[in-house]
Amino acid sequence: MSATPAAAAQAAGRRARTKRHNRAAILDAARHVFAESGYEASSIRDVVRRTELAAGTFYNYFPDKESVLLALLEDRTRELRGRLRLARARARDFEGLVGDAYRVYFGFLVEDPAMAELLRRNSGAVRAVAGEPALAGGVDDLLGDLRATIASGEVPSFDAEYMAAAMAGAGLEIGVRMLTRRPPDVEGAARFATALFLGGVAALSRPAEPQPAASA
Amino acid sequence: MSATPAAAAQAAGRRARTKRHNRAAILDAARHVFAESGYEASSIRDVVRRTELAAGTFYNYFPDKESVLLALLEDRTRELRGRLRLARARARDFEGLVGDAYRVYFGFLVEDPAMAELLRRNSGAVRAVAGEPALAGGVDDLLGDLRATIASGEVPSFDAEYMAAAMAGAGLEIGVRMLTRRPPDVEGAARFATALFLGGVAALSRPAEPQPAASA
DNA sequence: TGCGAAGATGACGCGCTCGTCACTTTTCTC
DNA sequence: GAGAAAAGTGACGAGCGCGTCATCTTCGCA
Repeated sequence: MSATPAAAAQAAGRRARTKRHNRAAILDAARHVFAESGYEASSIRDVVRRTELAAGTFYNYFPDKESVLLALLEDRTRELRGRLRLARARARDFEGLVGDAYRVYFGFLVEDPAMAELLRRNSGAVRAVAGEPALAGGVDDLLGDLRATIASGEVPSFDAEYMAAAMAGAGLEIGVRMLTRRPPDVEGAARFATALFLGGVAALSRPAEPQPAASA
Repeated sequence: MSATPAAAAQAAGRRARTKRHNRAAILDAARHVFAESGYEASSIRDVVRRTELAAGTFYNYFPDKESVLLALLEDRTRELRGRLRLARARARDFEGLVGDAYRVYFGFLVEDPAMAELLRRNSGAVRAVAGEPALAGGVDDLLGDLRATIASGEVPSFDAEYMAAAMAGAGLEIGVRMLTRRPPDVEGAARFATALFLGGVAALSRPAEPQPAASA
């Protein structure tokens, strides 16, 4: 009975299975520890202690703490970026693009609050380790979309870099506030952010009023 | 000649003068160390080493590392909040309010890039130590202003908490991008942010969709 | 069933920071 | 100028995390 194909397939490579399991256990422990105590304040030992493993075993999987954070971000943001890509492909216009992106992003935060907390608490470390892109899970993609949208003529020109920064920064903060509300209202937060930035884009394209004071 | 009133006043209390000087030296060193290496990764020793002082002397001025960060934030944000208050009092309408606030804020970042870097790198630690308010130097004031403006009827209702979060988050990120440009264009960044949010407010008040009711 | 290899274990030595404290130097007061 | 108080100094012991490594356990395979 130990030889059914399914059991064989699952058991196949007990070594490999344990390896996968241990790696996942370390990542899971790290996610919670980093979220609770902060990345910098957490030691490798803190992570290992949340695990059935011994200290030395950690080094069979990761060379240092930074690698764990990096792997964590890669694992978790791969799906987020995938979903964002999907939403982007589906969007028919700029409004749909922005709205779906925020919906996906806020939904992701609600699904994995530990990850959200980790991002919030350790945005500095995340930036340092992964560079800007990973922070909100695809700010660079966003910037590309904005530039493409401008180039297509659907929307008049504006400073795409500032806009991407504003959308990412506002998204992060709005997301934090959203998570404190019971229940977290993904749709409401997404609508708020979308209306805000669509209106903002419209206003920025309406150059109109020369500013009074200033240098001129 | 050692007895002119000015000289006397300045020299008066050599003890007190050294005390002020040492405290300032510690704070200045901490500002740079925290900005360069990150708050969590920096040790008290790292700060002291940037100083002419001995390790033990530190404890005559601050009980621990956290107190230094707190004092640093208080010292530096006192003036920022003062300036923001001034701008707020001067502003005749909502547009002026938002615009001046961003001008003051971005100007502050340009004046003290080390502080800006510190805020950027250690926003998590700053939040933990000082709570939300100090992050952008008065987000709570901003929230109060938004609520007051809504109450005055100058602007239709919107979710003030989300709006304050969005303005703060976007401001932080736009500020970061602004500092990377040569030369940093305070006025341009302020105009961008102002137009963005004025347009956003207008769009949010022009709701096709029902807004989630803000509870009073 | 038994052997060789992959992997797990946890104690060890090192380096670093912490907060303290006995001692020295500087400043204030009379 | 002398004595006292205040402030500065840096060495010290305790504690902790790091990465390693000799040893033991488990797995894979014949």
